[in-house]
Amino acid sequence: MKITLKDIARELEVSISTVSKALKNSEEISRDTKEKVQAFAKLYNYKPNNIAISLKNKRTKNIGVVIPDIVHHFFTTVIRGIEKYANARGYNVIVCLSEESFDKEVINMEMLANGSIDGFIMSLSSETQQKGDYNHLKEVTEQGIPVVLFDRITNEIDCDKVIIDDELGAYMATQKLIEQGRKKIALISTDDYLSVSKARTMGYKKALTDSGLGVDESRILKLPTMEMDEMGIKDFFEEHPEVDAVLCVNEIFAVYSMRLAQEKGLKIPEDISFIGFTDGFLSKYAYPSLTVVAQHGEKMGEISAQMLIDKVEGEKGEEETFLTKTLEPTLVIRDSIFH
Amino acid sequence: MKITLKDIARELEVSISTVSKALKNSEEISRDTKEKVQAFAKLYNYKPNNIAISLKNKRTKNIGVVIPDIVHHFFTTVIRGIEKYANARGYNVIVCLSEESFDKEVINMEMLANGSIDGFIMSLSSETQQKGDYNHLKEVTEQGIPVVLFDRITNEIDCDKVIIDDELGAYMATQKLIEQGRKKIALISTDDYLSVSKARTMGYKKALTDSGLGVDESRILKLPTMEMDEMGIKDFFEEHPEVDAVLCVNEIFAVYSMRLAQEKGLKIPEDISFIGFTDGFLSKYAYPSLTVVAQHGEKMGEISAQMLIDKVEGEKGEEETFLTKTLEPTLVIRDSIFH
DNA sequence: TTGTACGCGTTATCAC
DNA sequence: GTGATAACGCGTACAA
Repeated sequence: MKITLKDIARELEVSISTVSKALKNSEEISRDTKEKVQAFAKLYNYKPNNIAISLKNKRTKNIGVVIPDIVHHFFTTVIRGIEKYANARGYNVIVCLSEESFDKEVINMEMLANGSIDGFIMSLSSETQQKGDYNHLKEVTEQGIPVVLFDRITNEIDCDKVIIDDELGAYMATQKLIEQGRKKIALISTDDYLSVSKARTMGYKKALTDSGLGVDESRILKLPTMEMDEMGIKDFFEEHPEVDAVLCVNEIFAVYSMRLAQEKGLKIPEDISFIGFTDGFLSKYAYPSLTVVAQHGEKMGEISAQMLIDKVEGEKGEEETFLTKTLEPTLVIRDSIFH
Repeated sequence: MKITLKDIARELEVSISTVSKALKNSEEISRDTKEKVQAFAKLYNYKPNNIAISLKNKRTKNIGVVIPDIVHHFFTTVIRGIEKYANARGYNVIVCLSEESFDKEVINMEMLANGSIDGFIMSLSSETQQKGDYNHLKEVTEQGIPVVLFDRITNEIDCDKVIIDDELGAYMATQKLIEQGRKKIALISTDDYLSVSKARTMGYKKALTDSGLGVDESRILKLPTMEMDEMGIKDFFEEHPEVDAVLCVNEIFAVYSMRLAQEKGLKIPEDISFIGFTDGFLSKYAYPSLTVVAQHGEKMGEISAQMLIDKVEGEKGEEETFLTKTLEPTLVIRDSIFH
């Protein structure tokens, strides 16, 4: 089924190394032998065994991607960016899901760290960020395996990082709402231990402070991470009928909130405006369509892959310098606000 | 950084094979030596190199997943199902995207078929189904690499397959609309060369015929695959103001169509009903929420992974028998139809 | 021009 | 109880 150099050598009654060289068109081998070998190899569809090459080169040409979730649009686009770029440079992508669990994150990394991959691209699970335990990352980097963190990062690990300026994104969005005359702007977020939620909350507060509106803490709703416990949103709106604009840290909260508002007879954006994060299908096809802070996931994936592969292929001699690349968020204006 | 058996052997001044056995708690080795070796291994965090083991065992414990697209919800859930199941059995998942391109599909498979994986799980790209060229699949199966096809399959390849009964799904959906008194039911589909679109179209027609309503071909709109060329939909509705219900082969077409209807002042479901395929975020959070034929992607992924791994780990001796597993679709009733 | 020998890291068999 | 050897598939420095 699977033909090897040895098979060819036996069949053609030459040595293995002759076959190897012939297939590489080496000058050392006679035209005659080369033709014979190459023809035979082609006929039997010989392809070198990747595993053997990996063992020899100590390079697998695989990169490990560990993310909390694959169903959400943002991570999906990041994977796409990684895959495209990595493939173009001859790398395969092994995807592991932590499902927001610390233990799974650890297990996945250990599974891959034993030679299966040349480096990691990852975004931390919420549980990991909550615990603040990054020993599994430390072990990996100490083994000399390059790591690139994106989106959900930590400062406790020295490695390359790619993020968008979440604080700026929230700031821009909030400012936009203020410009349009909104004065009672709510924030629907998740727990602060998520690095991104924290940054977004800061941007929101900063915009309110800078504009002189001031922060009303009661207008900030924090929901348990990604549990999509949307019940909380309904109660929140009951208690805050005065709210005239809402910033949400993801598109699901935003679209769900819009529906609640509409069911209460409110007009969007006349009575109340909405802005979310993540420029996915939901935002685009919601009714009304949702204005969002675009996170440029695909670009983020590409850059992460590039940083990782550059490091993997770089000279080991170079002294280690770690970069944090920050992408600019973009406001995508749609019908959930005035324009 | 990365410690090997050889390193331990050198350091402890024993042979490599002694170390290997000691770490496996072999009875042949003295308690003394075992303790020494195990302590040392633990201290330096020894882990066997997966690549070397793969080379020896001719088993990589990796499975290759080749899909047309990762952004769409259905494929995303399938991956999740595969990943969960595969991980539980100690396998990693290498994801490759064909982006609906025949060439990319071929390249990806060749890349993985040279020893990187133990088997494939895949769904065909639209271009592949259009061309009807399955030689890359034939080559792989002839090499003895197990393949499981899911969702977008072909009968030209002998391998395990997992699908949902698309015809039945469309039939159930159409029948539901008929039961509710709808008489002018449109279908928005993609080109027939996609196996799933074809099956769904058949189910739609069958339901109309069985009920005596009859098929009006002009009420069937076929859009170029996945191009999301939604312009076509607008024109279609202009030309068919009589339509009182619409079945769409995906949730994007359905949600987009609902918006067009609403913009024309139609009430859903009073004036017009909608049913889509794929039970994703869009359907759930659309306004009104969309009734869909659920495809059970996660289950499909699990089953695919199970079939593949069973085959991979099965005795080579067994005579080959290939199964096609058909899952039952489910109608998820939401506000876009009466209930 | 061709072939031998070694190494990548591991395991299994066989010899001491 | 321990160790030497071969093998997985490949590439390459060196020898013939």
